Amino acid sequence: MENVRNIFETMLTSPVIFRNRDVLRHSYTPEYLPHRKNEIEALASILVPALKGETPSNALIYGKTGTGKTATVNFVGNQLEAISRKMNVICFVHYLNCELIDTQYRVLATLAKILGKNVPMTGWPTDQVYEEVRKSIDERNQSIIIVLDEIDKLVRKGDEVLYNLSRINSELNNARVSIIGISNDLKFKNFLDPRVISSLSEEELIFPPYNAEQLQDILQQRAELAFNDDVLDSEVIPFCAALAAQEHGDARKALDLLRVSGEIAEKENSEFVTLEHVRKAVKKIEMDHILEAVRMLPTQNKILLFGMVLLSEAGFKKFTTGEIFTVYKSLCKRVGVDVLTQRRISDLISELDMMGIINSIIISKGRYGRTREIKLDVPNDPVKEALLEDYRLEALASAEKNIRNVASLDIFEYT
DNA sequence: CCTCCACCGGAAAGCCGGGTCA
DNA sequence: TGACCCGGCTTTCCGGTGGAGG
Repeated sequence: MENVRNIFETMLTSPVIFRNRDVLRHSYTPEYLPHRKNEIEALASILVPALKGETPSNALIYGKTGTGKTATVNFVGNQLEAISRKMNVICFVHYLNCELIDTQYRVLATLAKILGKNVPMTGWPTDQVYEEVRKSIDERNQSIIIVLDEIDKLVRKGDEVLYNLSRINSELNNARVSIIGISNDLKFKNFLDPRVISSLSEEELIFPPYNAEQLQDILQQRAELAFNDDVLDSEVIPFCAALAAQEHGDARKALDLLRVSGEIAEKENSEFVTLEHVRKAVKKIEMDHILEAVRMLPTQNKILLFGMVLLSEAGFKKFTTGEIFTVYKSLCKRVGVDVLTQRRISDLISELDMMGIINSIIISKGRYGRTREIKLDVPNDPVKEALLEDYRLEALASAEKNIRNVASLDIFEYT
């Protein structure tokens, strides 16, 4: 009977690490934000005029990733909307992420949609959409706060939207609009028209990175909600906090680390999350980043890297520019792709080196010349798998054996 | 001590897709 | 619409070089 147990039953009865893992995700806004009291108060005091029927100043918020900018704005925004309902004041906070909504038209169309207007996501003249937005905002006496997250992404494609939005108030009779821009790039103002800068940055807030202690508090708070009681080893949180503090005090990274550690413990059917799990999580996250980077590589770089994986699989711990170049050439022919010059490949090798995928040093073999000595810095199998996901490299999956012979021949001739 | 290998890496120019402006 | 420009990628050309072998 044991072996016919429902598979889900088995999984559900194994030790449970998480109570609610979503608490550790980026999208979650906690009920209170540790160590952001000053920032919350500053932002609230900027926005409080909205409740009195006045226009709040526009504001710009700066800070590196994972310093709680978005969470703070969401938090204050929610509180503002809540209190406005109680006070019978009409006040809305609308959040737009400019990474996804990155053109003037999309911003306006999305705003129109939020405001209940039916505007197609493409097709209308921009000023008509703007007019639509303006009208629907001005329909009643209300305060609208527009949050533009990652505003620097928007600015890259021209600052017209910002210019239009920042002067919208002068065309409104009943309503009031203010804009809050969030950016992790301090220099993004350089791309802006001075008039836009002065109107947009009436107020500025800077979010400093968290230190290890503060990160620890944040993790502690979330861990209580995310994990079941007593499943975390006592050193786990301080360790995660310390690791993340080393890397610019990024709370997002710290939370990722904690979540992945928990997931690894869960997968191993462990009752507890230990330091060992955290160490594995560090490796896993690192590996995931590298694989992601590999997937994003241009085709030429992929072929080159594939050649390196083959050499490495064939037992060559290290190899030279010339060797990898001959392998690369034959791979190109197999795939039907133009062969780049050795000069160019030399640069591509440097790029892979910078990314930390390979390790290359320049050595001199005296009589036998001066070259780079290259070794792969990552495990073969996962990288190879990631490379073969690219349909353009399809031909290489089966050609492997042939290539290996070619490679061996050339290299044996050499040494 | 000199040679000479096998490549390094800077400079400059060509090519190409995309965007701008009159 | 065509002339023009821009930036990224690539090629061409070439002077430079650490050290094993002679």
